[in-house]
Amino acid sequence: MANQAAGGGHRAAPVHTDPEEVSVLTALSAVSDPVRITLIRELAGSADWTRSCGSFDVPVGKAALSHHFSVLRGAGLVEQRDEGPRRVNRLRREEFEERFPGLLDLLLREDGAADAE
Amino acid sequence: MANQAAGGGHRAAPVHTDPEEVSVLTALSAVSDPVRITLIRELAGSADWTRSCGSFDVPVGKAALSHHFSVLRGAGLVEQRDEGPRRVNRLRREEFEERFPGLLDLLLREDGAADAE
DNA sequence: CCGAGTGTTCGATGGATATCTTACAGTCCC
DNA sequence: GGGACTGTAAGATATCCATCGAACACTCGG
Repeated sequence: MANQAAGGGHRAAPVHTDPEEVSVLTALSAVSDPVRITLIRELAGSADWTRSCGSFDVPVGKAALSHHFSVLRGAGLVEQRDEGPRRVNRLRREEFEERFPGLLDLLLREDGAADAE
Repeated sequence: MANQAAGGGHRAAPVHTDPEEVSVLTALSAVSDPVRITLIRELAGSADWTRSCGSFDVPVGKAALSHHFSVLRGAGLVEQRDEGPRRVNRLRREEFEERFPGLLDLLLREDGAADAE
């Protein structure tokens, strides 16, 4: 009875945003973060629905991680589904590609300049 | 005698960064700002070397504007040249496009979702 | 039912950065 | 030379946002 009140608990079904209604600024901001870039890359290297949130190799705690996934959902980049006690992910490749052509490729194709070298 | 010391003065020739040595993260960060997006769009709508820094319609003071141009230079997006008392700009379309294919188009093509509407 | 495992929410903190104000350095024109 | 104009530099402030710690919610297996 009456969930969603105080505290937390993750069974409220993740809120998703369709890439179609995401602004360029939102998309770019979502993608301008080292941790999130890593998440996207690892996600791209795995089959859909095979990676739970905790399975990523990033140097942040659960709370921050949860936040990052929330941002990714809000940008229409990631879809989540509850599977037993864990939340599994899927990169919305095609949908996102259609809304922001080439953007995902940029992130995945990375090769050059490492920032400060 | 001896310029570049304290204070300011803008005749030290702007420092440019080649798009080729810009990291994806730097590029994306540079482009994740409303003011800078506006600058890029206005710049794209004008011929090369026809726009001085002060000629853009953005709601910030000179100092902030100067900062934004510095960021854009650092991302290899804009080239500047001193022309008399003013500093004129040019969007490095092709160079940037080659390093980050599609990114510029994304910014210019903007049509959909306005963020908060 | 209890404990381990997973992930979310809240509140607080810290760091990055966008902004302003003030001061300064050039260029041009009278 | 003096002034108007353009832009940069430096310092202070403000705001945003990534992060953490703790508390909680939910699932699953004994």
